[in-house]
Amino acid sequence: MARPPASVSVKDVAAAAGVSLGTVSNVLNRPDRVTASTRERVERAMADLGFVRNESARSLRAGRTRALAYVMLDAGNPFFTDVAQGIEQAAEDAGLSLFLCNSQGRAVREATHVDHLQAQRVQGILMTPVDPESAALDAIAERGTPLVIVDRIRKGEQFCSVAVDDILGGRLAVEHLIDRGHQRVAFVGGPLSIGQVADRYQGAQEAWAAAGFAPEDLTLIAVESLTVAAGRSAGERLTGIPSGRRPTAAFCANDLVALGILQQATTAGLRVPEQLAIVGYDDIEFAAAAAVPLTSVRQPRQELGRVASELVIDEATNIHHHHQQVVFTPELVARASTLA
Amino acid sequence: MARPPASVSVKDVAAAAGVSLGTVSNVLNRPDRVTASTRERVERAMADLGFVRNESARSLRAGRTRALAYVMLDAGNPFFTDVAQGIEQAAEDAGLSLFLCNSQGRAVREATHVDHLQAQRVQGILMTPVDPESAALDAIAERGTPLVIVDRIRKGEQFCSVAVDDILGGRLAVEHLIDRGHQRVAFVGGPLSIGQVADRYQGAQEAWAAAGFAPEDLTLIAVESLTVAAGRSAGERLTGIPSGRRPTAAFCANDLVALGILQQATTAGLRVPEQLAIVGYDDIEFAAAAAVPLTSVRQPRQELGRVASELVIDEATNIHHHHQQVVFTPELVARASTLA
DNA sequence: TTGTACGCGTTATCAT
DNA sequence: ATGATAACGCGTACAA
Repeated sequence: MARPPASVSVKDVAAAAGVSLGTVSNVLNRPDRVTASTRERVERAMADLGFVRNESARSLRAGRTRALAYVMLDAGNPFFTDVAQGIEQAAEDAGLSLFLCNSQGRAVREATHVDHLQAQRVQGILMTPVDPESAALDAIAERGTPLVIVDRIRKGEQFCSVAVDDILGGRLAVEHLIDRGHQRVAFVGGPLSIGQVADRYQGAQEAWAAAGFAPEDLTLIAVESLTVAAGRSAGERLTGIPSGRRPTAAFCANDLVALGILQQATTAGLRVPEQLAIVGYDDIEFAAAAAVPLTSVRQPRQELGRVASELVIDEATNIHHHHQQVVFTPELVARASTLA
Repeated sequence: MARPPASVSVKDVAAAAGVSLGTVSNVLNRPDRVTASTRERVERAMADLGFVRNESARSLRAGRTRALAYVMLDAGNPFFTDVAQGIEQAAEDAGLSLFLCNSQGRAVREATHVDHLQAQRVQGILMTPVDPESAALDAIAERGTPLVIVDRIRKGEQFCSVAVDDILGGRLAVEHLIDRGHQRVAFVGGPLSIGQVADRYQGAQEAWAAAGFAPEDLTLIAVESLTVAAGRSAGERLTGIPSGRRPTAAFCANDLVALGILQQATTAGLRVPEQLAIVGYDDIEFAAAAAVPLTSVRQPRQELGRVASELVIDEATNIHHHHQQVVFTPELVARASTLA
């Protein structure tokens, strides 16, 4: 008992205001049931004593907290912080607190966070999972905690999910490059085990085939992770190709990779977009801010978060809730990195 | 009562295991006081029933939660997410949950978050405040919640704080530029009402004067905020200066501004660093990833977070705690944007 | 309109 | 070693 912060309770307020405990509670929860004069007196007392409601007690009584949680995959990726912002806004609008957690792409951290959140009895969990197919997700839902998958797809319909049509996104990117006259294109991304990446690649292939080009002219340059460093290394491989055979454009699985490529290309003395056009994915703020502003496929990030929040809240409060898979449409934003 | 998730309590576990409630509690909190056989039986029951401790009840009983909170100034700025990561790590090591909140630079949001956090009875609050001088901060401390200021300085010693020596940082940056032979330098930053910015500017001036240069050759280019967009607009002003009088180097108050300048300079056809050298501040990941890798002043971001956490925890648990102002030393990281 | 009594899940004290 | 019981702060049904 290092420091008893003398936390003042409704009881103290009641005493100070000279009313009963129940009256204080009424002032708090059904202000109409109490006379203006007493209410005023009680409110004075609360202010004087610095009364702060104890959420733990409220939650215990209510059986659930007034909080949501978002377990994000990578707080270092601006895409996810933007999604988080959308969630935060929606939570605030609903009068809910928001726990923000960061799994950092590690399943163990993700699990730890989930454990904490279940112990907290949060109303619902939003999550961009490390592995959308993990059985751990089912375990969460089975324990009764509403769960919404954000920016990932899970086969089946055990959960709500919000995602973006990545096949379409891939198509948009490659169609744009074809429009700009490119006849040799590289897809830079990986690992293909990530659904997003595979989908974007598939969309790219579809557009490529639809335009009647030969499959071998759409090169795959694999990266191990979607980071700037990985992009840089992919850039080395790309710029190492003799200019006669080198793709004239690179479509990257995300903006971080694209920035890495851009940096490496610049270092290698390639002019962007004249000698190498680049398309990214996500349209993070830094995409527009790059030395050569990046053409990118924009996803409605905040919207993603907003809708996801609405879905959890619905699942948490509406008995007739049924799971939905919401799919948003991406949009190509053309900038200097593809416009000569 | 939409959905009673039949939350299983210690009572249920006790019944299922055929022991008393207190025994279950002992298994949870003092496993040594209970026979191996009974313990095993209880643990079985817990697993079978899917028992999850209720944090609300624990906190109510304990009078405080087992959580910390960090109210960050801008989740979109990688600098702060890195600080947050340090905090997160420290919290995890201490077995504490972490509430991550984002004030988005708005005092109202900050206040709302603080209200929630006090209601949650978090053990302590870490915060990069919108306004370090605000009286609201004192109010928090007076209510008994340990508070540590992160990356800001507050006059007086009512709180612990961790920050970085920004005057030194400014000095390092400008000394580096002087070493590289620059004789006309611009300081790009603002508003000067922000302590950091003023300090970095002051350090720059000190180094400049110490080298015997005329004050008027250290131009101030003011920006309204430390964002890429503001940097871009500052870049326009800078590149607009006739080359004879134009500074040959820009020292920017943070990396976002530097990236904006870099982009604008590139667009205007200036070669970096030959025609314009650029130094940023913070050394965010994107600084190294820029088209021309950015020289920057690095702050020990994660360390900042780690130490800040240790300070709150100490304040929350150690009766003999006394406030400290920890100041870290920044470090210049030289990259291509200043190295011809 | 106001006051009283009980229960939420957990933990710690005390008695067995 | 184990079991019974009170208390934490709040919300609410019910009694006055």
